[in-house]
Amino acid sequence: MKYFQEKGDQYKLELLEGFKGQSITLYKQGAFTDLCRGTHVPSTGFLKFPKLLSIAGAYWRGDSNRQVLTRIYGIAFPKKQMLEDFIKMREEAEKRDHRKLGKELELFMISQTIGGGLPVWLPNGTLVRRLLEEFLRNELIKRGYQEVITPHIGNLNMYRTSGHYPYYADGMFPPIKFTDETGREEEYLLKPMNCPHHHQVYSSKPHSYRDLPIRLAEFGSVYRYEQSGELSGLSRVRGFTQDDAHIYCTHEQLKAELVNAIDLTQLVFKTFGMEVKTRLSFRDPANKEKYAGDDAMWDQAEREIQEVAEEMGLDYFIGIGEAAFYGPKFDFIVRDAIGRKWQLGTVQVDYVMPERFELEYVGNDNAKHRPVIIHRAPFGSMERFLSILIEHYAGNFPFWIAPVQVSVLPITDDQIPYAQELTKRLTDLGYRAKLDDRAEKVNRKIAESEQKKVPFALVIGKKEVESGQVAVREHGVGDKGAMSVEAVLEVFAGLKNA
RNA sequence: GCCACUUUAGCUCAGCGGUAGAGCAACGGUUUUGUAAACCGUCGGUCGUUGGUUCAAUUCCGACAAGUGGCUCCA
Repeated sequence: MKYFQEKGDQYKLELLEGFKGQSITLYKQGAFTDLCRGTHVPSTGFLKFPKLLSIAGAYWRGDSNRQVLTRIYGIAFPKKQMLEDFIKMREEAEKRDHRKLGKELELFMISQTIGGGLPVWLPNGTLVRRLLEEFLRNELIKRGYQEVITPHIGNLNMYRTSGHYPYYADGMFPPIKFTDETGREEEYLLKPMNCPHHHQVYSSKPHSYRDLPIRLAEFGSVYRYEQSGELSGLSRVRGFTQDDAHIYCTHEQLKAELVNAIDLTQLVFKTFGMEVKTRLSFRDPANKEKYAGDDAMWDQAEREIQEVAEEMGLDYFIGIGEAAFYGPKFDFIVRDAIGRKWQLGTVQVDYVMPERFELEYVGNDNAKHRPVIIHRAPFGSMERFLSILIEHYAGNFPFWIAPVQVSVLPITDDQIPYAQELTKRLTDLGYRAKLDDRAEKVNRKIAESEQKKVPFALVIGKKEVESGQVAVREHGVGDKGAMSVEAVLEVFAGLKNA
């Protein structure tokens, strides 16, 4: 301790205060001696090929009320080739950045005139989104969900009842206050989540145990005031749409419903081939004031979640302090192109809101009972899901969700009528085909089709018109030669659904 | 919100104490073309905003805004 006093290192001294009575380790490198739990490399000589990556401010001991230290990030490899590979990998990752590809492929935009963190879905992005919604909606129908639509604002008192307002006022846009024509003051909140609205749907009529489970789904747009420094492309925004649903069930049904909800989430990740980590998000018992509900409720809910995880054979880890204030949850976490982790899907158990909103059902004992609520969103947010999807595919969307699926490219004006006829035929069959009838060289048309990452280009020249064929070029593969139109349609039919 | 950096044409980017330049795109022509970008011409910018220093600021300094990388937060 004396050593660090002489050095005037207040930070290490503070750490030492906390370590009183414990053994500590010091590492030495030349004239530099560091207090660290370890492990350090024995000597900087082991760092053969270093590169400094970035510099950033970081709060001392992770506390935003304390001073900011400058943190320098760097990496070192034992071999030069490994460093070069690493740099190359990073460059490749940057090419996948959804903000870059989102612009190039005209999927979305963010306009400062509209507002930061408020993404606009351009026609191409909207197409992808609608296809994702359609995919999920089909599953919801199979799984007994009912869709609802609720307003974008709600009375502030509803959020006082739910407890969201006291907990998250900082993370919401400030209330809309006004006095109506009778002189009564009202306060509304731009909705930061859909839950309380759905609870109102549930309690709009009495329920029998025979009705349960009731599964209410909505692609619900919500607005949250994220800190300005947190905004990032489509990953972290102030306005987004959750593929939300709330399942109201009896306690006996809880586990089966959790399994169903997790199964749906896994279907989503499997469909898109995404690698996902499952986190069981539990409360931090040392911080009980951050959570609603009593110990017995939390212990039970966490136990149930873990049992389901075990029974389903999920490969999971536990995140202490990651729970919602009303209950523990399963969170499904994926990485973006540069390795940052984002939560996409979530499945949450909630015993608190049924109490707060006095939700009821009549059991077979003719007595009133509280249902349990499962909150779940397999995509999480459509915006964030798209950001991951773009980076996952590097913009090369599979056929079924590609905004444009087929480019039809006549070589000269003579082939335009044939090309128009083919385009119409494809469009009539429900394919998203685009005719490029400009007076450009076919090389140019192909280049642009490839840059837009259109899965197929159908080149039509004199030969194809004469033989009633098309020359097929597959994105990322190349020229596949001439095929009959029928054969092409067969290929497309095979790719139509997922 | 905090720390650092960045902000020049629709896009990607040069440049600089003496009021700006390229490629692509757009537009007008010419070209009718066989698997990744034909040719010629035209248009296009109060150099993020706002103060200051200076004879003179897009350039230097400050503030603000937005973006980027982190931190904190994330129902």
